[in-house]
Amino acid sequence: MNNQPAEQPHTKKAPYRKSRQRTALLELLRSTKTHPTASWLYDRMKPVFPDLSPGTVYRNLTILAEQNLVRILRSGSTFDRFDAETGIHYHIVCERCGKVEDIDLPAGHACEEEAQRASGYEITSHRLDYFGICPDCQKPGTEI
Amino acid sequence: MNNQPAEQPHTKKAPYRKSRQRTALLELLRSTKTHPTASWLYDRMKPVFPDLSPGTVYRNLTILAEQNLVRILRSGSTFDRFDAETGIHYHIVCERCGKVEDIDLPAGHACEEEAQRASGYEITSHRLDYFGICPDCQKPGTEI
DNA sequence: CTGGGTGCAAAATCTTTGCAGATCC
DNA sequence: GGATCTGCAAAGATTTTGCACCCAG
Repeated sequence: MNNQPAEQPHTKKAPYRKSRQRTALLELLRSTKTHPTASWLYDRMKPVFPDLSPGTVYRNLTILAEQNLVRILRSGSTFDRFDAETGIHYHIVCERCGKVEDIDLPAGHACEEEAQRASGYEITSHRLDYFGICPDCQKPGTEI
Repeated sequence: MNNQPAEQPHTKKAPYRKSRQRTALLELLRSTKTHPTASWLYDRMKPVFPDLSPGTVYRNLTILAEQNLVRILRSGSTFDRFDAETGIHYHIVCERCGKVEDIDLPAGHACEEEAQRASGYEITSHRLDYFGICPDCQKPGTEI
């Protein structure tokens, strides 16, 4: 009668299996610093897995996020971007071309304490995004 | 032969007219601090404007955003939230119930200079979101 | 074997758009 | 009047899900 450890209070789900698709997806995501969209990932994987479906990409991105191997970004677009760098770091978004880059600024969890005091929340993370025009888009002749 | 001032270089579009719907929308948004979703706004306006359509809500939110009277937030959900407080301030998102609140922390544009130096971007704004569990959701018995 | 993973296709969500008519200036 | 705004409805874009088969452990 349910002698198993049932479920660790905080570990909702664990028995992830391995799959070539998910492995490839994570590798692909780790190989780039461009914070790709789901469809970019899909397009790049499709030649390798001709039968790949978008559903699989999304399901695996969700799983990787649950495993904290991937972070989901929503930086102003109507669609998601994904990041395999899960350490704390900040982003800068170009408002003209939509590019999302890492920004080289000191980042840490220190500020979360103050936020915790100010809000009463039990804070788990934070994120900081800058918005502006990237050097490429600043060049004349690049207007929309 | 096009003698008019044509278009001010940076003013894409101007001749906004007035409409009862848009006025009501902005008032509604200003009357709350909950950073509502489009559908929440729609539901609240529907009784007053029985023929209201979602398209009108979205079109007006877009226009208000162009006028800088409203800010569009995308804080972790797949859908947008809207904020009529356009001055700089930061948010805190409850990861359990999805609520988005303002957080009372010093905020300013000072840090943008450093980001500008670090990135080469021409920075226009930034945003800082904290994520955690709100006091309500911390209460026992509130688990999902 | 068994349950997670995949492909396929349909559905669900949220948002945008074309069009004809009402409205503001 | 003429352009903007609205309602309606259809289309878009992105993401999720049900189902049957496949594959890892």
